[in-house]
Amino acid sequence: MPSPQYWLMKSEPDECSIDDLSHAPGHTVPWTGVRNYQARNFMRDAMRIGDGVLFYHSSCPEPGIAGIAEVASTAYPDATQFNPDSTYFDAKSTRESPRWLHVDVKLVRKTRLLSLKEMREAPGLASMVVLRPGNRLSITPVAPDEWREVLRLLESA
DNA sequence: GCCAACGTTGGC
DNA sequence: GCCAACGTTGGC
Repeated sequence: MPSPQYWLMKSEPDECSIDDLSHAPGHTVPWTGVRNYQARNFMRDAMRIGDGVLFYHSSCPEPGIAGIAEVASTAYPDATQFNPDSTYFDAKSTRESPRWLHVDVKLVRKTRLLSLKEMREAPGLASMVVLRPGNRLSITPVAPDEWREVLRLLESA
């Protein structure tokens, strides 16, 4: 058995909130719209079914972790890249060689909001990639001890 | 709306 | 392969 892996995935609540995820069929959504190579490579090369996901609300009044989810599929082509009507359309991508892939993400449970402020104030989370100055990556790896600390903080307060 | 950070593009 | 211009992210 490979050791468990953990990720933090940003979603704008206007596009897909934790409640949208909980109301989706099978509590599962395709993680469409990633147009950054590093984030794509995480999904394509590193993610495994069952990996833990911190579901993070970004670009909103209260940014922070809003729930726990898990990786529910291996990577497959993002259909929105072929749709000229989609904001995620990519004219340079082909069906023979799709540029953009994504995984499915399934809700484990909604949690209280662990705010960005609280995350920044937690000594045990200081090393998180997502908290690094200037970080813009929508998918970042989470270390096992960071994952445990987030779960512990979610239980408190 | 501002702006810092940083990824992408394209000319050379 | 360099690098300036440009676009995007995302907190504030």
